Amino acid sequence: MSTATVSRFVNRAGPVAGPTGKRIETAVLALGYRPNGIARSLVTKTTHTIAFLLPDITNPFFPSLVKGVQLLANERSYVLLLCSTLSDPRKEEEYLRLLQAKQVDGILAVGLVLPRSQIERFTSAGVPLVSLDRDIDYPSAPRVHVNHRKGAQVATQHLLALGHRAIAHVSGPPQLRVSRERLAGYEAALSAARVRRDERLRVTGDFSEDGGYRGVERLLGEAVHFTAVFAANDLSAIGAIAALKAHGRRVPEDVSVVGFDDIHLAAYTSPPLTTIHQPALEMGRCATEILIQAIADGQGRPRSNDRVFEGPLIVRDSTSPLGRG
Amino acid sequence: MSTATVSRFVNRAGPVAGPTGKRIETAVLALGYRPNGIARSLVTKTTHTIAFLLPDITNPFFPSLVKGVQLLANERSYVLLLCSTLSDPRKEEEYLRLLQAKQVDGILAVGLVLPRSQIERFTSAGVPLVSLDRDIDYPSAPRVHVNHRKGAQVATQHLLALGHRAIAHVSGPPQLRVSRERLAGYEAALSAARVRRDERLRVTGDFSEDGGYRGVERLLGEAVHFTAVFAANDLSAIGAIAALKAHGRRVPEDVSVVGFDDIHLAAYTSPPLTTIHQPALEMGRCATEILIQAIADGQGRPRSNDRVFEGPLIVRDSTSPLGRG
DNA sequence: GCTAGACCTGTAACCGCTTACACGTCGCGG
DNA sequence: CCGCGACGTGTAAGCGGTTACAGGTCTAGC
Repeated sequence: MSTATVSRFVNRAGPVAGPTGKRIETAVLALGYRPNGIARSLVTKTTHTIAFLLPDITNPFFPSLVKGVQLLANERSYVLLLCSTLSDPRKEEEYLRLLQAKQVDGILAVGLVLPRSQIERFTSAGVPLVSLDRDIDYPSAPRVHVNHRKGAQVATQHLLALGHRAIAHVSGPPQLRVSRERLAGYEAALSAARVRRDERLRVTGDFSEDGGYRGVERLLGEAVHFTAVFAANDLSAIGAIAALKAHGRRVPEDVSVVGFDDIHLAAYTSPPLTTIHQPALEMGRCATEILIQAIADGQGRPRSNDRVFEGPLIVRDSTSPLGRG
Repeated sequence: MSTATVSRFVNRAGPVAGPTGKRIETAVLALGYRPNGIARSLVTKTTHTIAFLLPDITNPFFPSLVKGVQLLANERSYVLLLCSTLSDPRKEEEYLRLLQAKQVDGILAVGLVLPRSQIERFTSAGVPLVSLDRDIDYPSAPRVHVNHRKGAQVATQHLLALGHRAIAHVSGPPQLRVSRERLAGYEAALSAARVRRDERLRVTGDFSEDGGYRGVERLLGEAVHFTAVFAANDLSAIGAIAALKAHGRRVPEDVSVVGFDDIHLAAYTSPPLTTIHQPALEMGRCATEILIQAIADGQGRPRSNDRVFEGPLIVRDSTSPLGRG
């Protein structure tokens, strides 16, 4: 019973006769033998590990993404390394270095801020990379995300259809492409409806409740009239609603609010939030599928099959026709 | 310039003369050399990796825990393997097997459902294990968690102090120890205040919004009188509030609600939620600190230094004195 | 009965690193 | 001037697997 035979047996690689197999089995049981994956990885040059880089797991949209990723990863018996970058380029680089050392098989990333040249230094080592939800500065990576622009447009159209004309927008961080795309969708809808654009109705937030809260307070403070707000994400929307209520405005009677993401809690806010649904689980699965495919294909450069999801509008109770208040 | 010298240089282990160091440095840069952590791990028998097993990353309380863990882990240059068990014992076992193969240095777990004997089979391989937030069936693992019983008691006392006597409780899954402890705290507070216990006021939820929603609906349907509800966690509380509103009850004017956890969004619900704060970040850090210490100590059996945090009451707007409605 | 080939199994090299140890060089004190 | 220790560096043996290849046994075909 040589190590070679045992190896063949446990990996079902190469022929092993019945009786020998039995003997190995009993020995394995008796000794509590567990193959050492590290040693195996050293020779196979594959760790069955993928890394997921994201800004901050605390943003309630991301855990759903993670869950989707994990579901598929586990089906394929991959394991997930979670890396919170806090959008700090130094941390990102540190992580990439670490991941390379750990020989991860592939990388999933939402919104790296690192410049292309830096990213390339790592992908050139042959590790496939796919971007999820937010863009990264590395065009040849496949992307999977919703159509941010279209979603924002649909959200805004919903408000327009309800008769609103004075529609404010609390944006995300301006440096993020998503923010700009959602803003663009908002503006596209407005101009399609021939609503004159009013810079005072655009406040910049940061995708946080607090950002939404302060954004609406600013709006309120400037005494600019508005009957609806499209927030760039649900967190902002929730903050916006809190601010509106704190200042005596009723939602949706006085002002309608729509968000973006459809985080799990959106259905349970008061009022339940009208929002654009992002199919986070499926997106996570999809990105992982593409990544694992790229790993199997071998060459670090995955064929760039982007995948863009539609973000349907979910109408709940935070929006109502203009003037119903 | 032998491999040995290079190894000594990059690990700062053993003496390397200045000029040699310089030569190595330039060579490293020129070749883009990155040490292979797998090979290193094979000989050092340490991977600088810890695993975090939790039921479901989608529960908004857990990401904060994860963040705390990750913060400290990164400071100590450990890396985090995330494992969602969905509270499925088969998945848990599969994961443990996998983690053993991957030679993780330590394991953090919140609420394994696996029986002790199974857990032991893995820890006996010398991998330290610490339990976080929820108990596991493995007494010798250090635990870090809040005082669930005390927190629940404080929450209930708050309602009592506001004059409430008919206080309902939406519990968590009965099979979880946390649920039972929070329930015990609730009952302790009631009996200390000489409030007669009423079984009809206790409904069992499952720590989800939906559980809270249905729990309150059941309460409402049975036409049992209550003026306050203590929900076993914030998610339940949010569901409870949604149900109350859906049935025309105002919060807090008609019924007060208090939760448990103080998830980030608790401050932004309508009304903002009165709740027991769990210092998730610190708890995560603390557990990780203990785990890494145990890893450093070498023997798989960490000295069992449990750490229990206090969960202070955060009073917001979901509770008000009885009869103010 | 002999041999080709199928079928198992063992031998040994190797994955890329760490590390005990051997070795050579040097400076110093006696 | 010699010997010794300190200091740098190289050699080589693993770490625990995988896998190419060699070899041994057995069956079947001639």
